[in-house]
Amino acid sequence: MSSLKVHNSYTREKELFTPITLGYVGMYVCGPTVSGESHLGHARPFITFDFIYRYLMHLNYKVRYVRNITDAGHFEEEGREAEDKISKKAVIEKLEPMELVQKYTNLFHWAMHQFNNLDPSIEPTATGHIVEQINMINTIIKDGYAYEVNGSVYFDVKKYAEKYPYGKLSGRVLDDLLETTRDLDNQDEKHNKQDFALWKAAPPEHIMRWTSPWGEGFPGWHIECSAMSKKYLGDQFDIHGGGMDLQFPHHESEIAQSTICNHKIPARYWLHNNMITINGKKMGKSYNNVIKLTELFSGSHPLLMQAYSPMTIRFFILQTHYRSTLDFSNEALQAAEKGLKRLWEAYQLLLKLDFDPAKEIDEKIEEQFYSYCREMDDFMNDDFNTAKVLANMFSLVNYINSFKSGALENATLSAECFAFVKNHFKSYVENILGLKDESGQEQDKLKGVLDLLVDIRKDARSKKDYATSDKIRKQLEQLGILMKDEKDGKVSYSFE
RNA sequence: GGCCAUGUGGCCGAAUGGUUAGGUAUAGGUCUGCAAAACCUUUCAUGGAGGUUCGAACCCUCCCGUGGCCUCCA
Repeated sequence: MSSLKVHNSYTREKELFTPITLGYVGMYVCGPTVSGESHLGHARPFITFDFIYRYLMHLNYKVRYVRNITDAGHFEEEGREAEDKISKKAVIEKLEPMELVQKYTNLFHWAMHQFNNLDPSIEPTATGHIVEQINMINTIIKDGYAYEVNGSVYFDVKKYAEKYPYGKLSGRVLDDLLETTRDLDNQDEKHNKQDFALWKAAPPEHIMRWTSPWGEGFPGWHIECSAMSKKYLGDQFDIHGGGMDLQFPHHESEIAQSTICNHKIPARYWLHNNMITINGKKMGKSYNNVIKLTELFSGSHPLLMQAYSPMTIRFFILQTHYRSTLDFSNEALQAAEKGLKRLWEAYQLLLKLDFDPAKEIDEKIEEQFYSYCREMDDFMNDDFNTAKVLANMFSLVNYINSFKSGALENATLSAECFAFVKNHFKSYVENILGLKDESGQEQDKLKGVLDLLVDIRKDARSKKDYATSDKIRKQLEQLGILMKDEKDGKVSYSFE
């Protein structure tokens, strides 16, 4: 079997993955800023790093997955004044800042569970780690790579770049940055334009504030990730993940801060997922083109022709490689919805299939099953190519369905092969890709009622009373229950 | 303006030198009282122009288009 290779943004190459400690993986992923509701764009990194987390565990690594909650506001420098994102919104909604943070944190957790994302091992909050951040800033100041001005502390990028490769991750050249950095407010405090804030002095109206050696203020955006990853994963850990848009300045700054504090680059492998676009444009708050997750699940958004379930979204994301952009459209999501349904129903059928002594074992097909399954491991090992994994699954879906009715009706597989394939499918569909049954409502009582209706309909049909049989089927269809007459005279139903 | 990506069928997307995956859609067929599902078959693509090569979606050059980052951003 092949070994896991991952595309490392830091080197821009696909590299063999070797953890620092044999058998253990430390992974840090930038989490949400809980100042608002999550949207479709946010779903991508969390689903991406969820299947990466799941696959690493599948490879028997013991993984510590740390994903932060950014609940301390950062400045919003769109207009004139630097304002705290969270405190500003809190005034609007007349809520306590932490009340707002709690609300959106809860909503975020709810959405993550809808997507069947596993909880991270640790989910630290920025506000819970102010002390660690202050300590880290102190270390950087002592080492001479940061300076204080009017109660704010800035990182000296120019000095850092003399000794370290600043810009390597994001492909920046410092001189270019000097020329292209725009004029922003409060820039006059900085020695150089490309310096970034470690700590910001809080203006009087700022609600979220903490006492620090430099006066009352709040932490800069980048320092929280450095402080929390160090605390829970150590000076250097294996994987740092996040969206591509975080490469610069966020991750570049993290590298600079941590390198000064810990004398080494914080993570060995930097993984970045690409964006979800809508009409070719990145979905983002600043573009005013976001579709919130709650809107997506309920279909209540002018751009949506219908509601899309969390698993449809998950499948949609899995169908493309995580480093490619993914364009949203109703057409694309409807295609994903149908594809997922076919995959899931074939998977359920597979679980019911077994070696049939009355039929002949088809060795050629058996070999196909084995090779398609084994290939899936190679695909995942090749930088998590879930798109190819799914392609193989659909090749097997055809075979599986053909056992029921079609070319393979008179064929069977050995008991060993069936066991292997069932096990493999279960492991991939449920454990690695993280898909789950959404029909859910198939409770026993409902099942009993449906069986009764199937019975009544059968009687009607035997009497050629098609008016009654069609009435039953039609009305059930309106309720979202499809009744299907099988070739062998049996009747099956599925939920839309 | 700088840096970096990218352009594959109706739509969403795999694939980095050797029969252009897969999903969905379209068309026809099998099955069926009809329908659905399923299966089989089928139509449709590598932005443009050169170059390298026996051979290019893939490598090189130029052009055109789009996007991302440079500022909060998944």
